[in-house]
Amino acid sequence: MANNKTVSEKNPLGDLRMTKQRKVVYDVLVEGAKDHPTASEVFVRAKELMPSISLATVYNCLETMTQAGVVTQVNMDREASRFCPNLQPHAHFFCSECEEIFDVGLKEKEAPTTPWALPDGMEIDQLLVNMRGVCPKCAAKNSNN
Amino acid sequence: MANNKTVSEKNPLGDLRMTKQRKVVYDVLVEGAKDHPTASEVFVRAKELMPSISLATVYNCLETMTQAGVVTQVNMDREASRFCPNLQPHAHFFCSECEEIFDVGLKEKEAPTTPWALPDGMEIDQLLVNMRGVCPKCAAKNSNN
DNA sequence: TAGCCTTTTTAGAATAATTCTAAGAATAAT
DNA sequence: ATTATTCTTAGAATTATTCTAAAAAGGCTA
Repeated sequence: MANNKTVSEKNPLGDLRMTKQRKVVYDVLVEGAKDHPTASEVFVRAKELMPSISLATVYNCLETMTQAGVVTQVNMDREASRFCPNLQPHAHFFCSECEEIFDVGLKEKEAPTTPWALPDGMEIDQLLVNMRGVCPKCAAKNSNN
Repeated sequence: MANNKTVSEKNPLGDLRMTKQRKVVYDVLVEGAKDHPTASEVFVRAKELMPSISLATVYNCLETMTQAGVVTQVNMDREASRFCPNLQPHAHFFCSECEEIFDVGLKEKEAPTTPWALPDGMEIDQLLVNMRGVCPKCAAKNSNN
């Protein structure tokens, strides 16, 4: 893909306005970069920075940013969506014990579709990988007991 | 008293009863093996075979069978869960144009985790892959226009 | 077979995340 | 400045799913 230094270089939302509310929501996400909050959790944190913000706005902002490709929406089962500002291609791992979500990156030189037998002509726009299991920390804790 | 074959040999639900309702729900799924119906869609089809069946029962049956590992629950974004009786490891592909869901199998000798840089000690119990894009049929249709 | 216990089904109420609505506020365009 | 567009907001509405409590079905033992 060619160099696309456009408006997006200045404003990660491209044509969309970077409003105060959107900034707050984005800041909340970046701040807690590792912890994948739900919309309601974002709402609680955003209220600390801007008490007047509403839940609907948080939903709007998250949706806008997801569309704009600035944040990623993580859906595990049918639980509340979670959001993260990690733009690198990555999978999400949910630990069944500590119930935390971890990002898992790609190995060097690997494409996420590698193992899959894609039919000829199938065009992939998006690939979403959710894993579930026990994280290293919890696994270690278990074997110590 | 002692049966020479284990229950699970006869009954894919193991210890759980294969009730009339469960049979109907399972049959509906196997029949439409390729089309990944939602619970409501299963309900509509099940009613044709057993008019007295209730939606709650369909949900119960689907849950039971998912637990038993006889069917797979497919969650795309936050849309209604879909169900399929394909037990082979496979990914799900959603075509943004015809809005159908396709199963995508693994290449020979590939593991679904291959491309991912899993931290040492991380135990994977389940891996879920959802793709989104344009299916070969729709892609072909587009280039003909 | 009767009696008892557990599992399953059922209709309808309840829940919870998300989206919608409509009006007002903020920003941009003319 | 005026107008047009985009955003925000509170609260209502939606929707898939789960819960509840009672009735029915199925299995087990005597």
